[in-house]
Amino acid sequence: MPTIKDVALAAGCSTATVSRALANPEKVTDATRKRVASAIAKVGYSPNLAARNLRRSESRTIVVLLPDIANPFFSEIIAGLEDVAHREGYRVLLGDCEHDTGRAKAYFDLLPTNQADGIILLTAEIPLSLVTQQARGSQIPLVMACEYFDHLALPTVRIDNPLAAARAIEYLSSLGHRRIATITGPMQNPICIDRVKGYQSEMARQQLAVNPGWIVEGDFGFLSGYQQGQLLLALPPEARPSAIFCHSDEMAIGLMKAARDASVRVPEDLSVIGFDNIGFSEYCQPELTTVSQPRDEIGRCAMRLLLDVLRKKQVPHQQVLNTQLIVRASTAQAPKL
Amino acid sequence: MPTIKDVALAAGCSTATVSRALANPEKVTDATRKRVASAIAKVGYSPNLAARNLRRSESRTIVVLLPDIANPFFSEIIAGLEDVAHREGYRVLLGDCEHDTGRAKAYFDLLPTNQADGIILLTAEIPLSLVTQQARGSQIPLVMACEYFDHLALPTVRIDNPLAAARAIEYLSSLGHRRIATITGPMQNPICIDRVKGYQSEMARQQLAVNPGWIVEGDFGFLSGYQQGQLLLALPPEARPSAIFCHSDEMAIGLMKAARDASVRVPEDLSVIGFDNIGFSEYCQPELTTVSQPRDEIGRCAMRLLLDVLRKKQVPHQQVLNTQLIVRASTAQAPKL
DNA sequence: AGAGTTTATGTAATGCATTACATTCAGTAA
DNA sequence: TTACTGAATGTAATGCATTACATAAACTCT
Repeated sequence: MPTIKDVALAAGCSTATVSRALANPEKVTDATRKRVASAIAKVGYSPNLAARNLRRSESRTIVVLLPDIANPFFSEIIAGLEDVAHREGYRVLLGDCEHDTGRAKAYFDLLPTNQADGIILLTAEIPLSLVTQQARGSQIPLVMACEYFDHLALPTVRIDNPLAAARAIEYLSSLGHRRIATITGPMQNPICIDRVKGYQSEMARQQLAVNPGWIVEGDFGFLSGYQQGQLLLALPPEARPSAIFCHSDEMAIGLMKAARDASVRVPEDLSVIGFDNIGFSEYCQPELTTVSQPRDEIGRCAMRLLLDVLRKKQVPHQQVLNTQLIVRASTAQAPKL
Repeated sequence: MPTIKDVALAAGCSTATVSRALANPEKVTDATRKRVASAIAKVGYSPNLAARNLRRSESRTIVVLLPDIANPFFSEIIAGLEDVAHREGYRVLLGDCEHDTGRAKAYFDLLPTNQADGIILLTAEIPLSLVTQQARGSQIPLVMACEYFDHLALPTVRIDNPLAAARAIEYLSSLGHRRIATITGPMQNPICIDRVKGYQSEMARQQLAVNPGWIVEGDFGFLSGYQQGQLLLALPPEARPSAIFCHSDEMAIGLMKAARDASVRVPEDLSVIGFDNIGFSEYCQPELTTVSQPRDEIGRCAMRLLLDVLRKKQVPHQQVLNTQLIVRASTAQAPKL
């Protein structure tokens, strides 16, 4: 592999000039710039990034930490993230923590050694100490998306979870549903707490009673939706919900399977709303009514925010994006009775 | 950030000794090793990898190139890959080429500059020139998984596609189906050609005629399954297939939606087989009969193979893993005429 | 005891790009 | 013409870990 020296030799100048021609083109003559350019082409040079990174103390690599690559919810966010990153000359290192604390720490450890310049957190399921510890010392470039930590004022991109939940409930209420349950995500996630709050406040606003048994916790996955669905559908008739709002599409789809197994018709007997609008939600039976998040835009915003932080721009701390209720076939007028 | 010098100072030895204590512990005394270890703990040292990489001309980073992160088929492969990589001290850089040639090239360019040590290709949708060009010069560490290139003898991990397809057809035939169609993936992929070959040869073996209109090309996605499904279901009754074998679960699910829309019952009127056994296939309606690939194991094998290549071990060129037909509810006895 | 090994450690060169500082030269003002 | 400014380029130090080579010390064998 040719080095900058070979280029300097071929261009008849010093390595410093070559370096400048590349990094600060305005600092060299037009003539030299051209000579350097053709020399680069001639010897087939491309800079050794390890050396550059060593010198500049940066890596142009952004770590994106997520709980589970397998979850299709994240894929579009990642696509958005990556697109912005590539445009700006950054690389994205995807870190799947698999709900495993050790992994997350390993990724955080990349920062002080300049193997990564910043972190985007798509999960709150990491030890808070990792974040606070870092934040205490020097301000590390850290941006959260989707999730957030309550007490920490980190730059964050997110949706208005209470509002999104409230809208879903409002819609169900408008269809005449009075017994509305919810299958939440893991309740250690602030966003799930928010959605439950939105659920509760809207239920109150609609003057609907909430049976404590109507709030059940899942883990966003198919199976938990199926299992919790079975529980809800097994409630005695007077307590059995006629509509269920799920914190993820996967759980909603699991729930619909539980309904089929229990011969409960969706949407005639049971209305179901999901969350996320994953590709699948259009292809399940019935097609799923769901709360859509601008996933691509969430990814783009998060990356832009992080790059702003890296460039020490003044950044707004919270960015809230809009959700949209997509009405499909899994919701209908509440059954009479 | 403390450097190796600080450690040397704290341990009362030279930087060379510290370096050796870390890289070749057997070359230093027990006593020194302990002194170094406690010095490292004391100053909170962790090596600057940019410097190490520069010196060693390696990056301990493996690029994994795939056509589309959003496709859940890859997620489990990636999980397997990553697990092996992490265990062996390597990092995984995921490269989504999004069917975009330029991106792939950018990732290949990481190799000569020591930003990546090797590449695992999960897609054949890249310009072949990238591969051959590299292969010509120096043997670059490149392993393929799932996909492969015909004429190139690259180390590859894959399944027996003709056999898997033949088994699916054999099963449909055993259910009495005589008019069996197939929705393929993009036909520039050798694996799709293989599956079609398996389909054709098994049809012949079962003495079943193949209507040329029964082989239609999709792109692995939901929508193409839906659209091609509509076409197949619109065939005149005597040419209309009673069973369809799809090259992906997504297409099979799209197809089932097309069937619903056309009031064709699955499996009573139409049997459907998918490919991949994605998580969703258990939750769709009806549950999907599908060909399962050992995705986790494919990922693990591919990474192990690549690491073997990096370590210059003699490696077997082709590794073929087994598939399994998972029978669920989307297939049934062929309808009586 | 003397010569030859072996083992442990230190010294200094190395990998490559960047950049502070030094130098050169052309151009401007007095 | 002299002194000075600014632009363009060169020289060399720098970032940090690794490792070839050198040295020192301990040990073996005759």
